[in-house]
Amino acid sequence: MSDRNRAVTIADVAARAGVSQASVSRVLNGKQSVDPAIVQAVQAAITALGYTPSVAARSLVHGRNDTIAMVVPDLENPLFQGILRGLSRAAAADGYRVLVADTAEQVDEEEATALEARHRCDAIVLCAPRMPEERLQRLVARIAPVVVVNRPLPGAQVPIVGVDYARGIRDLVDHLHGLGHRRFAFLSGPELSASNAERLRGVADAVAAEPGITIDVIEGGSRLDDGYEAAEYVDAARREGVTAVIAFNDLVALGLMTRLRELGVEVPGDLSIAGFDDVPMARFATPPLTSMSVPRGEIGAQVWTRLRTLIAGGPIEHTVLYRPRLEARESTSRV
Amino acid sequence: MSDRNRAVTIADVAARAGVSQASVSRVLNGKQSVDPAIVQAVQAAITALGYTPSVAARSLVHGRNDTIAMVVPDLENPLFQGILRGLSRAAAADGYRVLVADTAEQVDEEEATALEARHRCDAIVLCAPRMPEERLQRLVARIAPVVVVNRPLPGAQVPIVGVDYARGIRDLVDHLHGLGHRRFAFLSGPELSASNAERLRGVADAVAAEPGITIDVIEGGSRLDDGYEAAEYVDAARREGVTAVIAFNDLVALGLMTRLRELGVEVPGDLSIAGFDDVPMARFATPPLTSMSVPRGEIGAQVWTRLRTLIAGGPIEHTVLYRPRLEARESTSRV
DNA sequence: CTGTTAGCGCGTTCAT
DNA sequence: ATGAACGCGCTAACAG
Repeated sequence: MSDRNRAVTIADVAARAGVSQASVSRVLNGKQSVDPAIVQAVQAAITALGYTPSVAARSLVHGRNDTIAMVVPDLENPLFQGILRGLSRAAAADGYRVLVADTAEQVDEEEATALEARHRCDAIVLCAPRMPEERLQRLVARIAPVVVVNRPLPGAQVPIVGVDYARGIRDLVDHLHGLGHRRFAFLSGPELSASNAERLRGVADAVAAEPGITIDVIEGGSRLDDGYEAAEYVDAARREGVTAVIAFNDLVALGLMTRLRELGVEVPGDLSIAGFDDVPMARFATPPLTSMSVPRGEIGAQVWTRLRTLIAGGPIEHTVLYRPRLEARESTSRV
Repeated sequence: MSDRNRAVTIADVAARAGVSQASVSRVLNGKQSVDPAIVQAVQAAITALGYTPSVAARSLVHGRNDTIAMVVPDLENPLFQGILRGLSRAAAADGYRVLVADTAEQVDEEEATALEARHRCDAIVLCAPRMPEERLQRLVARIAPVVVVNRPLPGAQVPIVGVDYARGIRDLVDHLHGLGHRRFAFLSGPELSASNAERLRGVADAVAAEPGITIDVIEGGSRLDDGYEAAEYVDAARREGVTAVIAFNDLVALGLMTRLRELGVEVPGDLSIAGFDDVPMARFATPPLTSMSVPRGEIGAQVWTRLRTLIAGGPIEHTVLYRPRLEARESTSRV
């Protein structure tokens, strides 16, 4: 790091300004008060020499980096992308940088990756939707300060920022119920994913709360292809009376709609479809896709707020879950 | 960084193993030859104490970080996301981490951001599609080792990895020409974007090479909305005889198709439409969108290869441009 | 208010 | 083959 050619150090500045390194350091950090004349001389020397403090040396002395790491299973996921973006910008505003640690879906390497990242950075943002609770529990204890994203962790000593998927699903079901739907299908996501489990909880809650409804669960996935490939099963369910489908997310819903169109199933005429996440494309689908909007960027910013508190030695703040907002569009209609 | 509680240092290991710090260091780095007995003792002490070398101290001594930074104008862009992903994985395989520096579209801050990033990292991957050539030229010289992504820089002393947009556009025009189209419209991207300029060059080349064709340029943008909003202009062009539209990228094309459908314009019946980038959604559009595929992940990996060479003191390798591959789908048809 | 001194944790001579 | 000592660049504690 630093410059190619021999770096100019604080000693050079001190020499040129005719003062001690300590004085230079003081001017640099604005600690204590320094004689205006010295400040002048030092600043002159600094600009003359083009001096920049060594990050490494500072890190060694302070035991911190002003860098945090975001550990993520797949950078391709729009949710994580949005969070990373919001996090990166919020942290930057406080002078912190963000390192990305993509574990490439290797659940077994998440711990090692997180530990390694923690060793290089001051704190961790952990996205590990598939890690078993116990392992996560232990890991979190080892890498604190840390904020966990988008998954519950009962009794954990760690701030959690996420989305209230259960609530979102319930709100969505309510919406569809209001449109007259009674028989639903839920196209589920990755089996071990925590957010999928939360959605399923929402499904169960909805069924319990609204006696007149049924919700079939059909295996789906998280990507466009998964929705596309599930279409036949969905169509079969439709023939058996299902009138509305809730997909794990928008990508799945969009893939599903594509295949249904090929199969000649009209949306929403023959079947209402809703997604989750409200990705930009949802508005532009044909028909525009009803979805539950999730504030990705804001989640990232909120994660930073929590982490900053922790870094500053503050308390573990309460879990915060964002309630998804219904974006009712034309893919769902009165039955 | 490092652990919350007082870190265990190399001195602790040395003490417990009953040897000198130097020996521990040797064992750690596998330099020179060490007495097998000592190796044993040291390794035992290391695992017993759970010792991990301090990244900061190493950085200070070596003058490097094993970290590179990717400076990017907007993390929302699918192209940069894909490159980041490929880069991150390739670099990780060599023990390097990637820091993201999102400049949030602030062209004026790109230089400062890049310099700051370079100060913290061993090298830079620079995505600055809108920075004027001269400024980029100077910047590149100051932050080397650096690889520039996705834009030309004539005579620059820097490796460049990118996409041959001009060639891609030409191939696309050829394809459409083969389908019988003669009058085209190009929905252009961000005015100052280098890749847009390259595409325009492709447009000009195509017109020069194929005497019988015309290509109108219509102002567009880079996002779904931009395509949506340009639809009226596109439709007007259609009424004047344009039969095929090439959009700056797939997002624009998809937004355009959505609005055209609302306007009652049939694709490809009334108008053929093609995009660029081949985002996942392209295949799932209605009709499936013809596009030019770009190997995002591979570009990221290639960037790392170039950068690794540079870091190792190697030469500035030649520019490499990927030729987009035509993915002909149903949104374009014989006229 | 300022300079001197002593580490931060590690790699690396230089003797032994 | 091994250990002692120094230095990487900087900040914090202590005198003056």
